[in-house]
Amino acid sequence: MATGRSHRPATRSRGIPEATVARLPLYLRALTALSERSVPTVSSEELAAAAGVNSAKLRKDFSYLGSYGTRGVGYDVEYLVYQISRELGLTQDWPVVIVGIGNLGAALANYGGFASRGFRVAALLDADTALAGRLVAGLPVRHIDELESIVADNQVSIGVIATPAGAAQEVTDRLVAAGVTSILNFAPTVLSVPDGVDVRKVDLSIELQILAFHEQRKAGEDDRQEPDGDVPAVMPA
Amino acid sequence: MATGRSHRPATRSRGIPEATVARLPLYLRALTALSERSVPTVSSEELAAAAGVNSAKLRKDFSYLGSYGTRGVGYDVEYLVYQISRELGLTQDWPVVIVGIGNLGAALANYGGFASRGFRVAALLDADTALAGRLVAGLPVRHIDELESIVADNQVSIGVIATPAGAAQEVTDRLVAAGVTSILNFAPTVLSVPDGVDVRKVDLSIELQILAFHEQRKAGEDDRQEPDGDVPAVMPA
DNA sequence: ATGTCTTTGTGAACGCGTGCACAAAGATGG
DNA sequence: CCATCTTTGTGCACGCGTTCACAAAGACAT
Ligand SMILES: NC(=O)c1ccc[n+]([C@@H]2O[C@H](COP(=O)([O-])OP(=O)(O)OC[C@H]3O[C@@H](n4cnc5c(N)ncnc54)[C@H](O)[C@@H]3O)[C@@H](O)[C@H]2O)c1
Ligand SMILES: NC(=O)c1ccc[n+]([C@@H]2O[C@H](COP(=O)([O-])OP(=O)(O)OC[C@H]3O[C@@H](n4cnc5c(N)ncnc54)[C@H](O)[C@@H]3O)[C@@H](O)[C@H]2O)c1
Repeated sequence: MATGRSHRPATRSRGIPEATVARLPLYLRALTALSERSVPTVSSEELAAAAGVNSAKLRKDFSYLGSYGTRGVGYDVEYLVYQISRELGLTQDWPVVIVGIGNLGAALANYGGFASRGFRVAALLDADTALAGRLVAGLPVRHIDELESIVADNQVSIGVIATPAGAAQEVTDRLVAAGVTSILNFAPTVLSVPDGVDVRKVDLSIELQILAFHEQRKAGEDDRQEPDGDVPAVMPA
Repeated sequence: MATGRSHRPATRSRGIPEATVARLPLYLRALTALSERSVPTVSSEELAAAAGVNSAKLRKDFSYLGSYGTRGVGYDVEYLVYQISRELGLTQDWPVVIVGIGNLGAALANYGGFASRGFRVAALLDADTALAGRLVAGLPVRHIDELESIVADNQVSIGVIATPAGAAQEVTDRLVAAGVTSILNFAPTVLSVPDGVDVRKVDLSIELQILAFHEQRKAGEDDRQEPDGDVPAVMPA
């Protein structure tokens, strides 16, 4: 920034593009790997390759955080790890509850990548009374009725939903009412939440269908023989 | 649209925006639910609400598929289900292999949403010989060395990776060499693949970090007290 | 100190995606 | 057959994200 460069960017943290935010964890992962190998500095070109993005995009992304690079040298790995961690809010602990401890919920509870980045599993919740008390990943499964008190006592602001789709909205409503303002949803449903609550979804089925679309296209490129006549008799009114 | 409308859109399937493709599964899910309730037609407004998108966006999305609606009435549910299914390539069967049958892999194998949409689990693969032969979701776990023959024999074109990050690239290379051209990656690593191979990733850790970013911002809105002085002595060279 | 060489930070152009707003299509009722 | 009313399909404008390309910053050697 040539014109009027201030020492403290202060309120620049506002206005980081969403697309950039989504890439910061990617950079952070690559930087952490470099850090573990004691690499002191890295160029935008190298880091971009490691993160699988365009180097100009990476530099622009970092420019939103401030001028943390040194021309002719690159970026200081440790410093950048710290800056990105701080920007993402990973320098503090985030208590998380997982609701629905079935196949997926149990796998999530066992996932090591949780704790590694400031996320702490505060509790595992399930409606099934037969599960109550059973240990999963070293934590006892608690009954869903304890949701409200657990969220309040642990100041949980992030909830993970791994219940069947039919229960997801109800669980969401309870989480939100209890004070949770961020939800990661694994159930294949659209959740409605009030303003101020963020929802992100992970949907295996959707990802596969997108892959299938492109796969079909690839197959169609070569042998262009449409199976025609397959069209059902139903036509739009 | 009005000018020269042909009966068979034929090669219009080319040129569907990626953003639209990503939403088609969402529409399909909502439509399937309507179909099960025997709802004959639905307006763009209603369907958009069910899918959680803007109605104009939905209409534009459908316009890429063709003119399947009736003005004044809406869309024929059954017909639209068929058209979207066909567009996504779900009218055919997609054999899929899952590699890495640990916590997550087992959960994926047990996932019902797999088979429900034309995806068939052709095999479960793992490097752990102790797992070989054990039944998971009714299927025996096969040893990773069978990968090549299984992919070839079943004409598998989609692979799901649920191994530790360290093994993901190696597994990818073997899958690609064997003929797989679409990969869904659950391991937290950037995969490199040759042109013509699609990779989509699902990364819990990234999703949580994005939520944490917004969560931190929300918290900062009210009590704006930056913990300053927290900055480490490390400065960029 | 000066020159060279590397690499950042960003201006600018472009393309994609989104959403408004409305004309036209077509159903429905008289 | 005509009028009215609903809802689609899309032209258009706008904003965001991506990428190129390059001036300038700064390291490093002499
Ligand atoms: N398993 C997967 O790989 C996978 C993949 C993608 C999506 N999903 C989705 O994730 C969700 C969970 O999948 P799963 O395979 O673990 O299912 P599951 O049936 O094994 O587990 C669901 C758990 O949720 C609990 N539950 C039900 N209603 C509840 C409620 N109201 N409150 C709290 N807990 C409740 C059940 O007791 C059960 O333990 C489903 O919506 C599924 O579609 C799963
Ligand atoms: N568990 C989760 O909820 C979760 C969430 C997000 C991401 N992930 C990621 O998914 C992956 C799997 O997680 P997990 O919890 O199931 O781990 P896990 O250790 O339980 O399972 C990994 C499995 O992969 C097998 N494996 C190792 N090397 C292999 C190879 N070269 N070829 C074939 N199989 C091999 C192992 O034998 C093991 O069975 C990890 O990369 C993890 O980071 C897991």
